[in-house]
Amino acid sequence: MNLDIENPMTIGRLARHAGVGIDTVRFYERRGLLPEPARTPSGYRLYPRQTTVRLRFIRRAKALGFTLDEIGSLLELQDVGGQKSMVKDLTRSKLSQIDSKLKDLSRIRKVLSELERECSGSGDVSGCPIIAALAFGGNLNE
Amino acid sequence: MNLDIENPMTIGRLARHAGVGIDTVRFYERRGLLPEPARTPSGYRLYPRQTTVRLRFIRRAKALGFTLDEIGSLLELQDVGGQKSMVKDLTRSKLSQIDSKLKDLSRIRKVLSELERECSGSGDVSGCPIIAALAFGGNLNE
DNA sequence: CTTGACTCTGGACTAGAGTCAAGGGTTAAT
DNA sequence: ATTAACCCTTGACTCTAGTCCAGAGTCAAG
Repeated sequence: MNLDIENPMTIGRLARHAGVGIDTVRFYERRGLLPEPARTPSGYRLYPRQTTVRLRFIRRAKALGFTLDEIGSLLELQDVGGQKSMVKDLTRSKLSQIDSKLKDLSRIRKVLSELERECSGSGDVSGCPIIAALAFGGNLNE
Repeated sequence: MNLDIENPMTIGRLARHAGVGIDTVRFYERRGLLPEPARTPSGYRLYPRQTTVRLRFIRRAKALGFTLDEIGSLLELQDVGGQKSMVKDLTRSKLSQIDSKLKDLSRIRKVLSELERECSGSGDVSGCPIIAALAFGGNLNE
């Protein structure tokens, strides 16, 4: 155990293991998502194995739509042992953002697919219902 | 008729009428979405009334998710009398972008709402299923 | 001992759609 | 004649999440 200390990785290996770019790792460090790692005498960063877990955490959170700032909060809650309620609140607010995006997109989809259906697709653009809708408004409720 | 020529507007009035910012109008001009307008002897831009229609076109197209580049194409099709098929194609590709976004968001929504449901929301963060899912993967299929 | 792969820093650049500021000229009303 | 409200240009800045580069130092293998 404690491979962390006995088996540290340089930044390139870490990045490969976690599936991110080297620059991304350094960027996350600057952003405060990763703690400043130990260094070799010559200045190379040395990461404990644990760090891949943290990087994957970030990747997964990003895949769920959290911004890096939000991920920073989640990580901090994890690090300092925050309250579950904080995590849940963040999740709820992300859910409601997603719901509102879903609503927007569905509305747009409806309008657009209706217009698409109405457009014959042949002949020149005069009388094209899509162009007409854009030019003169109407059914697209903004 | 031909109020266009008889009753031109300065940029501020145009912007107010169309519901956009002055800088936005100039920005659209640079982007080629608006033709370069006539000028007064002192250099003020003078817009035909028609331009508000064009600006609203842009606003509506943006509201439907078209990028400025795409809007540029739509406007050009309108201007030079392109083919309906081109407009329809653009609309279809936008629709499929929207569909794929909807799919992504729905998947995310499912994962997130499940996690949210599973989290008791009380006590400290240890054992929080949301944090656990992020840290150790599992049900979130990337 | 040299070569190639790796790492370091600092800073610049990307996309997208604007927004703002500086420093000046113009117009309309008082 | 002055003031307020316009307008002009150029260029820089915003946000997000990186990505890329130059120039230099380091490490391991042959």
